[in-house]
Amino acid sequence: MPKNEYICDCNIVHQESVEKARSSIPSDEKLSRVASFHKIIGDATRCKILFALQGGEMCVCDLANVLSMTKSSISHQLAKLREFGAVKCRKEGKEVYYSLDDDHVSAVLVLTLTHVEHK
Amino acid sequence: MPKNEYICDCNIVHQESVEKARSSIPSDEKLSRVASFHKIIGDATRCKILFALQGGEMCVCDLANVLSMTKSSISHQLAKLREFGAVKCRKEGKEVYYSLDDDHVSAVLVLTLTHVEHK
DNA sequence: GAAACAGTTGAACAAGCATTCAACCGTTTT
DNA sequence: AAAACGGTTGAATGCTTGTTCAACTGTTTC
Repeated sequence: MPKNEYICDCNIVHQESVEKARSSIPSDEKLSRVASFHKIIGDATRCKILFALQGGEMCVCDLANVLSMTKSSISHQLAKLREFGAVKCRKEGKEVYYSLDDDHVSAVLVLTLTHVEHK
Repeated sequence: MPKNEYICDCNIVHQESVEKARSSIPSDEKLSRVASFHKIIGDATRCKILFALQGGEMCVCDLANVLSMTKSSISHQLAKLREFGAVKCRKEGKEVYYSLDDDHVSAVLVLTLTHVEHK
């Protein structure tokens, strides 16, 4: 019976599949970045913002109107999207214009939409 | 000045971009499904499970060993993945074998991984 | 310069969620 | 039949997180 050097509450049933899985799983750091990528899209409000911005840059007030939400709420989510690198912003007078920064995010978003539509 | 029939705490700045955005944003139902899709992947534990299952079906104990977690914790996450349709399961004696059910999920997962690696 | 407006920020609150714990079910083994 | 094992389940716990609220900054306008 193989020694189990990992913390869990049961024995290994199939040694080979465990070893195979262990070697094929990405490093914790890569895995965490993959999860973060999807986490940032995994919210209806942020999804909506990203779809809205695909038509071009928008200011916070316009986004608030489109989403029927407060400026504050939108601003908080935009900060998260910016921190992640999904959007960038540009100041002009009183307004701040946000636009998409990560092509990959919006590409995956569109891909998922078409998948959802054909089901 | 355009009437603002939506609930928010500010005026519309650019009427055209607001209308454009409104018409291009998917329906709430589609949007919620897109968000849900990413939400289910947007967790390190579930990500790890899905990557592990790409090598083939695995039972709960083996998954618990690979992830160094308890059976219970893994089982809870598997239930969510199953509810979403990402994995399916098969009973054989005492063991329950889980495997990937949604090709699109794992395809997007691999796509995201390669994106994360080339950065 | 004061009022009005666009936007940000931090604290507070509530809702959601991942893990733990203990009890439980079904199957196999002895 | 009882013990052992794989797995599930529900309640409880604590952490995370989205929204609200109020106060604030900076810019424009009157």
